Amino acid sequence: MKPVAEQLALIRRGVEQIVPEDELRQKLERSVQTGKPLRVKYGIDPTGIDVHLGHTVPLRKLRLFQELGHQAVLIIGNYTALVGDPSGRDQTRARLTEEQVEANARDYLKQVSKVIDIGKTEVTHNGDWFKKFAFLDVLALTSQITMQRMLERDDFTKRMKKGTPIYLHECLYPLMQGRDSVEIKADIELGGSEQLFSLMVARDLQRDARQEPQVCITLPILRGLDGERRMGKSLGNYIGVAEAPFEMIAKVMRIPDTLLREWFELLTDHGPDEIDAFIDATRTNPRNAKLQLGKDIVAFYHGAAEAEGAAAAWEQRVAGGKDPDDVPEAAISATELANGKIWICKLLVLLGMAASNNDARRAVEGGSVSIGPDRHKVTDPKANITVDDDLIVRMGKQKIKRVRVG
RNA sequence: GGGCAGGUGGCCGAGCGGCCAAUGGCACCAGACUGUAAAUCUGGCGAACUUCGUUCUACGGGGGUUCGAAUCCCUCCCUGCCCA
Repeated sequence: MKPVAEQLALIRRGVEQIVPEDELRQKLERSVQTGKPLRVKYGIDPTGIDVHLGHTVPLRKLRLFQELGHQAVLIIGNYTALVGDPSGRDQTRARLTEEQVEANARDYLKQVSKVIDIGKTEVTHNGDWFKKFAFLDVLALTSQITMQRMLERDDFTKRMKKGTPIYLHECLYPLMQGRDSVEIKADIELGGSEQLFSLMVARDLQRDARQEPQVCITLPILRGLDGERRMGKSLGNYIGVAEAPFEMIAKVMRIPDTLLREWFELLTDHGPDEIDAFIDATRTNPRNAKLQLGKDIVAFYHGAAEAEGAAAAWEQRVAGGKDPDDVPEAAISATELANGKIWICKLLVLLGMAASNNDARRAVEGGSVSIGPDRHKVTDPKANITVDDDLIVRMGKQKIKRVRVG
């Protein structure tokens, strides 16, 4: 096991808060002395199915703990998911059924294993204990916290002010999460920065159960592609861990410059000095730093070779403005043609590039459609164009097809 | 349980009997400019239809008044505030 100072330095990297930090040091010291790994808890609610880079921030920290020889404990919140975490929310989450939660949980594990070593992870469902919870247990749990403390929370305060509803069951969430820590005897719990309240509740519950309280480590909330709001599925500003290399890199290249450092810190293993070097060396053209970032991220999920390939493809297609080597083909029937010609809108629909004639019409009028090797722009929505085999049709910057007349 | 205020397009928010598919802002898509960054400008943005037009579907749900309703009436559901 690495010396305490070294472990601490790595743990501190890119975290928001460690409370209390001296307790973390003590725990680490004891762990080094006794050789006993710390139990590091991270809980997820299987409410959606797309794990994105935002989720990987705490997951990567969990992975670090694994690398340092500690025991990762992943809690699948199949019961807490039934409640819905109010943290950082300005409205109540929709509740899910048990079946949905189960299906999501399986899917989650698969995706999460791209980041952490799932084989060395203790995976527990909190339904295991909450299923057996009797009403008396609920009373005991809820009597450990006051209404005042609950309402103190920033997110609840905001909702009170705005007049959006806060349901009683939402107040149960932090208590349940805290109870999880008691059940698994957590030494450390990781969470997003908006989770601090819930993480702290666990300390009280643990004390009450005569356990040593956990240390809470919060991680920054990753901002999404827009550079403003948190990365989230519903905001449509995310990169999923299951996405293809080219998609990933194309999205990374599109983030605002102001996001560069933050993403480097939270999504790659580079140390602060290295990151400075990347950003400095490429100051005149932050594009290159972004490309580095993109390659790092793709390499993490798809391997170094794929990362290089994706970067090269991006250079060619996007920066170079050339068509990719492998333009996807789409066949259309010769019977659709009249004298070798076809209405442009119909063609776009047949190629699957537009959802409807209307959609196609709008694209054409908007000037985003071009055809052929010389990128001839089609702007007349009534145009009938001559179609040959191998004709290349482009719509916007992403959609491109090679026509096969069959 | 009582009183009051509300529920409008992805969100915020106007409209309060016909000129409303519904002002405006944000978000989003596309184009120009760039480093597919930012900023800026332009166009689009309920749906379908070869569209200077036509036809559907929409203003919490249902019903009604009217030639005509997002706008008026009834009823139900939902939310907030105040009182109990």
